[in-house]
Amino acid sequence: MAGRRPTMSDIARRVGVSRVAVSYALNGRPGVSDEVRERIREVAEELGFAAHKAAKALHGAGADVIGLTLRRTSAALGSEVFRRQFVAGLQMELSARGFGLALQFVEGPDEEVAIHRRWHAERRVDGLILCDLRVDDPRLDAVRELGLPAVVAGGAGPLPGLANLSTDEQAGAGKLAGYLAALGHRRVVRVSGPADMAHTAARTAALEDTGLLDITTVAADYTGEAAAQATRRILSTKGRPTAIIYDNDLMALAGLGVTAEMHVGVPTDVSILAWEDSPLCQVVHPALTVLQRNIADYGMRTARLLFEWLDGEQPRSVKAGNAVLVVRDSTAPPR
Amino acid sequence: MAGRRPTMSDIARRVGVSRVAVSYALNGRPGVSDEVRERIREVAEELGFAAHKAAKALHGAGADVIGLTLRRTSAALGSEVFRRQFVAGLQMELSARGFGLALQFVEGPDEEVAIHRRWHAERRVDGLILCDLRVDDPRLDAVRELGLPAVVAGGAGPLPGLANLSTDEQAGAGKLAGYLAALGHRRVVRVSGPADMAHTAARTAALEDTGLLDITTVAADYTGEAAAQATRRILSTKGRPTAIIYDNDLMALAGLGVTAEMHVGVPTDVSILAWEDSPLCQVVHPALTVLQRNIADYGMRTARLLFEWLDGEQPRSVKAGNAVLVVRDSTAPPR
DNA sequence: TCCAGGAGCTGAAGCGGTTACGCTTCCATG
DNA sequence: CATGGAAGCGTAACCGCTTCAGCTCCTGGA
Repeated sequence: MAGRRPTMSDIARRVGVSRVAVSYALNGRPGVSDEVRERIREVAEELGFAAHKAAKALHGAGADVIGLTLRRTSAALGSEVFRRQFVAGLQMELSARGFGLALQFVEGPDEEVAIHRRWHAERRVDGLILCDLRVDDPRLDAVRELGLPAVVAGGAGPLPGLANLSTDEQAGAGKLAGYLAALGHRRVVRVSGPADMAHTAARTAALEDTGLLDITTVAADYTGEAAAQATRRILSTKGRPTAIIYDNDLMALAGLGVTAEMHVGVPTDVSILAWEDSPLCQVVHPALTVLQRNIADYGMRTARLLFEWLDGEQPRSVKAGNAVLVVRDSTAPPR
Repeated sequence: MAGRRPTMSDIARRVGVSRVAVSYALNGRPGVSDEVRERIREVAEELGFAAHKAAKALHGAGADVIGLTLRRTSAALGSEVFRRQFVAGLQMELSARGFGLALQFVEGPDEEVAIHRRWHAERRVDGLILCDLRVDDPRLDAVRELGLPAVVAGGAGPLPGLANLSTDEQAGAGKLAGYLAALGHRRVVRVSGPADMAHTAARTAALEDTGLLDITTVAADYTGEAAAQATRRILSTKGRPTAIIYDNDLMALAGLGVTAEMHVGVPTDVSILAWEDSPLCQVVHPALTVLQRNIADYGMRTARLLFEWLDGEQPRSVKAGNAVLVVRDSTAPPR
């Protein structure tokens, strides 16, 4: 069915030169006169020619693909908005360079490492993006061992031998805590993501470091369900907090649902904040005060870090700190 | 940095046979004795060998990759939950067969077609998944012309020359309309997705065909913002409806936000339904009545249709109709 | 006028696999 | 005991492209 696709030989025959001339011409290398080059380009265009990726790859050309593995866990449902925008940002950079993205969902870290290994062995990818860093993540050593360029999106600090785009959680925590403290809040509970995620730990530490609030952290798992349960408990305690910070938008929205269910006024009885924005945070009632960052930009910067490395530079560790506090209707001074 | 990866020649040398024997052994073909085969397997394992994809692809082996292009449009934000689960389902089937997924975000249909063309020319993919079908979608003819196996996820009916997994919108519309009619509703407004999407049109027709309700359709674009505006208008009219159906979860949630903002009781003053479920629909207050379907399964079936085709069978058109009405707290008889 | 040198091109080799085919062995069969 | 055929292996060719080492002109400086 699929008509045979043209090869360089076809072009060579049509133009009346050797395959080599075609190769040189199409790759913009010297060794062909301008007129022949032009002629070859025309014919290539006319035939809809595109070089067979595999044949190029045989000469160490690289697959022009970068790999991304994402966990399928239910908890990951909570970071959909982040993921989508992150991947979209990645994509923009990748496609600008003609790179493809190989995406695979995995169950756990072992499977993830196995996939990386296979991708590498089969030369399917030129580099990797690592997301959702855990504390003591086994993937780091595995990927170092493979020697495959990889950039870690997230995490707390420089990672030797890898590129890294970490988030400036101190800055974010400062804005959040500063704002709440200025409003007069003191007793605050934070419903966090899984405790074993690197940036959960980083946020906890960053919040404590501000010293502005009396913060208790309750670990959830990014799902609405867990956040709802946690919120019910929090709102039922005697000395309940005057504000709750949720580590992502989904949990904050679930928490807001619980306040409605329990007839707790927002922001009159309790203030609610989300440590990540999403379109939904604006359309619920009351609209949520959030710490917003440019996620697509985050993805783009991640891709650029990888390209730098592929282009021969040393892997770098960079900090992204563009989060901004967007005050909406879910926060107010405590009673 | 990346240590040279072993080739078949390396194995052959170690074992003391020819490269061909290695090829036969590793591919499970006859022509090698069991002991030699075993020995080769051992060495391959020991060396961490995996055949170079590109080299195989040179022999028409196929890239073992299928391509998926998704629109980046803001409206698409509304189908995140669907997309994620769909892609996850796809993935499960793909990885079970050792296939990779090439994902690319695009701006519009032209870019999409261009990417398909390039992927095909470079032999990067063995097949395509087409999502978000429009009425008179230009991608259909383009992909037919390429002769690249493609399955369309969504759409209204059989598409000659392509595989297709369509949704049984009649069944869904029947359940939705039947339930509302049974409750005693008559005047209903539906806030739909973009009018030029094939399944929006299919739903509109399906709802009308039931003849059970007096339905008005207001086209939005899947975003919360548009849905909120539409809802404000709907709730402000004199003879306002007793129920509103939203074409996806995000719009329904936005609509719910507006009812809170306008102090319209749900479900006392108006019933709200979402034509797609998501975790959030359960955690908001009141929890939303939805038409739920197994999206991951939908993705899996899509992949299977493609594999059937790749395996030499004729492309098929199948209808998926497993939607189930989940009644929660946002619906009640009209006053 | 001669020859060095570069521009413009080609042939051959090779990337890492696969496939077609041909050559030994060895065993069962008549 | 001759013979046919399958099992088991190797050789050669090839997939589509790149790269290297020539080869042939043509130009221009001494």
